[in-house]
Amino acid sequence: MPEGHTLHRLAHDLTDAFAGRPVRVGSPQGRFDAEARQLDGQPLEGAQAWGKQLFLEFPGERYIHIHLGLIGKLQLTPYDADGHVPPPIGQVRLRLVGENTVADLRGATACDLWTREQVDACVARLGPDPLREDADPLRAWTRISRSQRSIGSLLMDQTVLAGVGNVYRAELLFRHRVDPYRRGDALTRKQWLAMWDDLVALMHDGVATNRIDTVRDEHTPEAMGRDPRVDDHGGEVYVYRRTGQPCHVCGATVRTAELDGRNLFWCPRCQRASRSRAVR
DNA sequence: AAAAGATGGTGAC
DNA sequence: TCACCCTCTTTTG
Repeated sequence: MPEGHTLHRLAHDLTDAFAGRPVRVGSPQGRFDAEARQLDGQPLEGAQAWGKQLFLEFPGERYIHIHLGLIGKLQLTPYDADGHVPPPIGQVRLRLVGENTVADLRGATACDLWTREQVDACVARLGPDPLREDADPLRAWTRISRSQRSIGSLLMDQTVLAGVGNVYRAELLFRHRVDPYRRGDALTRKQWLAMWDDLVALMHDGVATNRIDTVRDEHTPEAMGRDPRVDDHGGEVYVYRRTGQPCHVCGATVRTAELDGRNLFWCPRCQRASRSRAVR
């Protein structure tokens, strides 16, 4: 689940469920126990996301920093106010118990107690986040337009752009008919700004629906009379994890290749390389 | 039943 | 470039 939209959604849901009231903070698994004790019983002041980083603010400028990584999950479960709190299942690194909601963190790459300075330093390293109002797309453009690296690689670099993951990368490039191997410095400013605007809209949609849907109206299963996607992601997409299947737009076979240790997906016809401007 | 793989990132080499 | 983190689902045997 965890691309930027997931973390912004969690920040919103955590604020709704816990902010302004005392929270029981614990670590059933034990790995976050010493830190949890320091915060137990204090009110959550709020939760915020920056790219894929999540920060839970407690009094005294103390922050729980969470990064879900590839497999981490932060699950919110409502429970009856008069009922009992459900027992933790599996390895729960962090558990927040509020008036009517339990939040369990499992499998995260990072769960740390940070100071304001640590939070600021982390945020300073991140590129603009399309889900933040004050984000400046030109900051990302400065990096992209000066880079000989492929745009496929740049989009996943969190210091260039914060919050995009493997699904949004593949889908954004498809929607703009850009070859993933096109060099950053071969993109036009106009192209990039169009991609940014699209990303802002797509990711806001992702926060609202808690999934990633990227197909335009004319390419939905209903519009095309095709079967809806069935897997654990659920979202309707053009190329992500559709290797070997026909492109929804042109029918060419969707391709995959490894890039920076991650799987890249694209349509070789819709996203045709623009001659010598690609790096492979 | 066991293995592989996944929406991510770090740190060692 | 690779091992690792650590969970859960899907695929393979």
